[in-house]
Amino acid sequence: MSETKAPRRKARARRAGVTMADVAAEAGVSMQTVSRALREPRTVAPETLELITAAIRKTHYVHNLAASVLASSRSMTVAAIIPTLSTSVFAETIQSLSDVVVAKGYQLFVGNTDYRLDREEDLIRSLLGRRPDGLFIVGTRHTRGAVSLMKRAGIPVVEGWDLSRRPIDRQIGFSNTDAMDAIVRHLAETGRRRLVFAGVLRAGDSRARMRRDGFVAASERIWPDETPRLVDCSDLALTMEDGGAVLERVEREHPDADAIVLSSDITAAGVLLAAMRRGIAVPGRFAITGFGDFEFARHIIPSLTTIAVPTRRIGAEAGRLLLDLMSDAAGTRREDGPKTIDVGFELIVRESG
Amino acid sequence: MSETKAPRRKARARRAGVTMADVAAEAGVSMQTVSRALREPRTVAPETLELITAAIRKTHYVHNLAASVLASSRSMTVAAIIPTLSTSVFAETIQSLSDVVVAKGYQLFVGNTDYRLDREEDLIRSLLGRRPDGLFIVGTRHTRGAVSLMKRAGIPVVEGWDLSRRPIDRQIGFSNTDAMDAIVRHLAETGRRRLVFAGVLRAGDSRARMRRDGFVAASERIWPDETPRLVDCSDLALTMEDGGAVLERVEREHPDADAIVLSSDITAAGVLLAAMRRGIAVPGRFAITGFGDFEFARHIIPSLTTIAVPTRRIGAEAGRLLLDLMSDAAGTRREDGPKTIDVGFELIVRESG
DNA sequence: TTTTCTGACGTTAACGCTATCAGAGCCCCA
DNA sequence: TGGGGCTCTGATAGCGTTAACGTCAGAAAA
Repeated sequence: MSETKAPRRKARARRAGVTMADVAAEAGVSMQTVSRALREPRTVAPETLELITAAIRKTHYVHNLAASVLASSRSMTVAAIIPTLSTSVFAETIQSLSDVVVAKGYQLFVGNTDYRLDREEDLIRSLLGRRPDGLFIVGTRHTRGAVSLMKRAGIPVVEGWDLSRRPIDRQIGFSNTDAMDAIVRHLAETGRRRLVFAGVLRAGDSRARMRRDGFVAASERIWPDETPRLVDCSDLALTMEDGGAVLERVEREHPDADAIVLSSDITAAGVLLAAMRRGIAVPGRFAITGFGDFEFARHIIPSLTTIAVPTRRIGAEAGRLLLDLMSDAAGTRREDGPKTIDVGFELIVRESG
Repeated sequence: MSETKAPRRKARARRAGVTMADVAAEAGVSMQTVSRALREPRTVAPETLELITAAIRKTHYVHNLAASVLASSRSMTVAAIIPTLSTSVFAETIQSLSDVVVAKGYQLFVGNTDYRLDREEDLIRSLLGRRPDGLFIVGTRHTRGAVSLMKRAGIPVVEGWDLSRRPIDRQIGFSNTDAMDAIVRHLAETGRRRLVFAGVLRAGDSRARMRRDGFVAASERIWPDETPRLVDCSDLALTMEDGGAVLERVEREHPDADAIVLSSDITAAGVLLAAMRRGIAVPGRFAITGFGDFEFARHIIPSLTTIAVPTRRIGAEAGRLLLDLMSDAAGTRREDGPKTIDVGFELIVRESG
């Protein structure tokens, strides 16, 4: 046993250890052929493919995608950034996005900002570190650094939910302002005069703020002589529970109100149910409107007037858009196709107002 | 300009292009120092760190984690497998898991099976391809191949939500059977005699099936002479909408029923609200019970008797467990600590029964 | 028969980073 | 004053895969 002939032992700690080389040896082919069998099975002969498949089974090989990413500079990965998964609308958007891209072999990285703009930039940076082939992000308001990161990443970026004047790349969403305008108009048309906006506005939730702004703009247009009634609920949580507190504030600050406009179905349901519990007639005493058309909105008693938002469609369309853009060879990014897709919204008039 | 001295141009197409070498050159240090600055900032001198930070800013460098994974065989990634993100409970579990592991620098890969066991194995394989450092998976029922994959992966695996006799590695959850037993006992103690189980059972949802089994077992124990009343709702969707259909079936098939037991708050709320709409007294005519203690359960009128499940705690504990296990040097996996964490459940008695 | 083409596979050289070891400079204490 | 231990930095050798190109046999075309 000569020293020189001893197999070089790796000093480095190894994790599991079956590599493509092992599979290749087992199947009696080169690594490249194994690689081809994995990525383009049609380019290897059927018998060879069989050999390789058997070898993979026997060795329990699992393709190391990290190495694959490095060598091919394609990660087959899409990154998605949302405020939180806890809100069902975003979870649904992500689910739809996932359905679409997973069908084409992509995997999904999700990151959530918890509505904190300052976290977003770090999150984007660390997600981009994985070299995703595409990026989906909820919202169109970002820090300068975040925008710069996304623009320089060299991958398609789709912003969702909001619409802004200058999207980074593509955007898909609807106008929160217009939606609130539709609500206010509807209330005015059904005889309401003293509307109160009492939406819970979380710091960092620019969509909710746009709804408030939409409320103010519409109110000022319809009732130019009045100051729009706003109740500050920024200290409250976006829960049904806090709907009771919202109701109390409205009654205290605007005892003459005849409609309560919320920025989410959650709060709206909370207000509505609190009102029912306390024997306040809805829509007799107040009209109540929500936002989002959550599942319970049509079922609670009285059912909730609200804005239906195509959450799933946003995710699905974003996925399709990304697939489309990712399929183009890098550098050959087609600049055709609309920059903006407006998926619209729908005013759903129900019993509550 | 001699031919031999010309810099070797890469024939290969390059994506973006700023590498650590560029940063190192800009900062006038070696790549290794840049690497250290990124992963262990405390081990480089403050002035050097400053130089490197400036160089990173100037070059707009984004750390390539794919290469990092390959070189270090740590991906700083956790994979999570759930049935679907569309159900808020799983979204919440994932959110909590994410909160815990992201705080320690990990990123989350999510994959969903859509309640299809056959997809699970492929999903696991492709997620393992990313070489995650840990894996969280909802459920304890898996195919043989899936189990084999997870066992061979050489990483900590936490199964969540269910409890099984033989976990793959660690498990955290509660007994669905016991929870249903608690509901049946409660109904019996409050004078109900003719309970009907009408839960919507999706194929692949073993948890819902366990609840039905729990119902059957408890009923047979309490009323040994009777056949447990089951209404088949396997063709219905798990939506509030279909609660109306559930109610009709119960009334048709078991007109003498005095309690309707559901396997989800969603259906329960649907049944309850359909009953209210039709003027059927709850809990006068029927008691109605749900499962999950969703947000609306305590707010709808009448409020819903249900089982509270610590969704968030499951995610958070799973995250902590994974962090714990991942921090141990590979190979040095400690085998101490409990294999099973039972997070329990709570029967919440409200107005509906 | 020679040439061209095609399909199937192999060889080589990266991809961009980090583990490891080694070395340089510095301070401290016997 | 000479080590012994620090702290900080650099050179080297991979990590496991794939792109690009090369080879080679056999079919098709000339």
